[in-house]
Amino acid sequence: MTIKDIARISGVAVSTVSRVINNHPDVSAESREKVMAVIREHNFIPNNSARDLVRTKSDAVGLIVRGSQNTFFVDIIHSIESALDEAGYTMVMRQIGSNDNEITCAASMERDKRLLGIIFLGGRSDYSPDELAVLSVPYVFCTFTNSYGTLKNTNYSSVSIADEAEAEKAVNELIARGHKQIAALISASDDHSISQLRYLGYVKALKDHGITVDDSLIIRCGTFNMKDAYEATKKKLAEGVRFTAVFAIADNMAIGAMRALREAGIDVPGDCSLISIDGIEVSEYIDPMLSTLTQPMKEMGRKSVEQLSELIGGTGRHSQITVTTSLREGASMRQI
Amino acid sequence: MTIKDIARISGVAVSTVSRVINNHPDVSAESREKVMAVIREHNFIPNNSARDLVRTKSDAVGLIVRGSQNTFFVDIIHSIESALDEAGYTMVMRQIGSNDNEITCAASMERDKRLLGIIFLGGRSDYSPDELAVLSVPYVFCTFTNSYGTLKNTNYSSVSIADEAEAEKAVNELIARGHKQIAALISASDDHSISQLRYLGYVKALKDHGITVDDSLIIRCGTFNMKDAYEATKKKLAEGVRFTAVFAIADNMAIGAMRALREAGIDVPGDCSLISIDGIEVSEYIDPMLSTLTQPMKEMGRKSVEQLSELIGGTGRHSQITVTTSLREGASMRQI
DNA sequence: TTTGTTGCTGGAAACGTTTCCAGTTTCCTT
DNA sequence: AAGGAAACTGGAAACGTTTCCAGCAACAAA
Repeated sequence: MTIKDIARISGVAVSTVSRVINNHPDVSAESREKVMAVIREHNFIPNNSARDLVRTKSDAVGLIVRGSQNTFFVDIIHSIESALDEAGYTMVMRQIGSNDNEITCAASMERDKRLLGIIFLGGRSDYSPDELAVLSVPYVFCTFTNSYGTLKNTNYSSVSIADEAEAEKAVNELIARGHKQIAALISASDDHSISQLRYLGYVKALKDHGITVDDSLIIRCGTFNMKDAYEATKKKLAEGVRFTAVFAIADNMAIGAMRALREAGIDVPGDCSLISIDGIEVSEYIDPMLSTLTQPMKEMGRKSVEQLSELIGGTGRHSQITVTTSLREGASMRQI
Repeated sequence: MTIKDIARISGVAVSTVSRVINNHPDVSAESREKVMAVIREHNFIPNNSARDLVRTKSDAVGLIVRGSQNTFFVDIIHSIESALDEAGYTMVMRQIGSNDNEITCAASMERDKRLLGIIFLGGRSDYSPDELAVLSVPYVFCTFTNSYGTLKNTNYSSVSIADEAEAEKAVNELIARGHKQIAALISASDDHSISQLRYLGYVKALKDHGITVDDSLIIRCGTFNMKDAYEATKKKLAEGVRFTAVFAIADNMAIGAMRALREAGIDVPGDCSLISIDGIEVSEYIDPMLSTLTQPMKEMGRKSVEQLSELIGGTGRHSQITVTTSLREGASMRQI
């Protein structure tokens, strides 16, 4: 069943059928009606490959996810997917491991699948303009903002929180509760990553309150995984380092740290307060309930698609959209 | 840059280039060499739309996920995705809400995206042959097995655990610890679903040990969400119902229940033991660590793809693959 | 020598759309 | 009444592949 069959059956030309399908204005109500009826009757669906071929593009948008095992991304992926679907795009998702390069992956997908655009979810955030130049379709960074060249280059789009400021906000909550020995649980990074920015927020909060930054209080782990955070915290505690509070840059990591603290006989929040950033579902169900700065995940996904859609359409300019968190008070910090 | 350009530059015919690209045997080593060099030099990638068009098929496999917010699926999705990628397929994922019909969704994707096959992840498990007949490409059920007509019809493929037997195994663990008032936390279902099968396993375990099944000990909630499980358990407790153990059909639900128990002042495992099925990462980090029957998620994803791949290739027959869980002892059950 | 086989090659028709262009009708303006 | 714009329509070329078919050379078997 092709467009030709539809044309034959409804007694019009192929081009007219095409116009009906694509909602072109230049077709009489009568023809439109007639064709639509036939289309419905045979529930005809146009062949996408042929459309893509002649339009020299597809309706596919790539979603490149780094570290989707982090449940923080699950909600975002979901909202991106439904937003794309609503806008008539097809989502092609690719998860990449720590050894892969997302730009290379994106570039190959872009050509291979003839992508219209790309959304990067949870990426490296230190892409140089040269690196990005290999991409010829619009892209949007979601959950992070590119900070190559210390933010001077703003020729890209993103949706994220203000990492440094939000981290500062979190640490200020701890300081407000009288904490001075505050550990920071961050993921290893020599680049300008989310981790680095949140670390800077941590440093800023301490400095602003006259607390000296003690490098031994920095707990570094390889990834955002619970396991890594657990092990790094455990190791730090085994070294005899002590603190009265922990700021974790992600809920996932906070949950890992909590287990390490528990196993070391350190009570949360009795002996040690804990705060983090993200607001994943499970953080509301564990004991003690995690105090966290929740990110508006649905909104972030939706806005990423909106932005990408505008870039694809040619309308709209690059912009770095910043969304804000809200503090969800759990019970992992001691009372003021 | 098209196949024609490559042909022109390397001084051969278009068809020869095509044969080189597709590894056809009928091409001399010399020509092959020459063409490959040109392809590499211009790093040419064939246009997928055109290939799909002429071959009247694509390389896309659909993944239809019901309830991906359940983190149990995250690992499976990941393994499905990498397995598909390795096998040269493109994954097109669609998440559906509780009001959508996955078959309808699959059918429209199948035609729209020209899918080669479909993997259903976490579905309804009571599809009738008539319903399934609208699909014209092979499909595999992952994490569940179709139980329409009480398992008589085996004309489909699946990868799952033996729900009833595994549930029985879980409940037996509780019985072995001397529990008699055992609640079951299941999701609402009037169909032959995972929930129903696991419920039957629960019933069987009780009956086999001479324990009467008390319907008031069944906690029903709408979905597999933590929130629903939390609220359903809370409600049950508020009604004054008491029990010394809970069997939850999913980790997610167990975590929700744990919070309800905690808030009611019921200690786990002191006053109430808890066991569930799944083995999601976070269940290992909460306090008390959840005792659970872990499903081999990586394996399940990989096997689903393997199976689908064989069905697509025309080799291999339908089969219902059953994988087994292993007990991960946490601390949510009292000691023997 | 003929005949057949094998190995390779090029030409060209398809695949199912979109879109440009030219044409026809209708209807409005002068 | 003539002219032209506007509304609609059909024909056909194009998109970039794959694949069928025919052809050619070389070489073996009769």
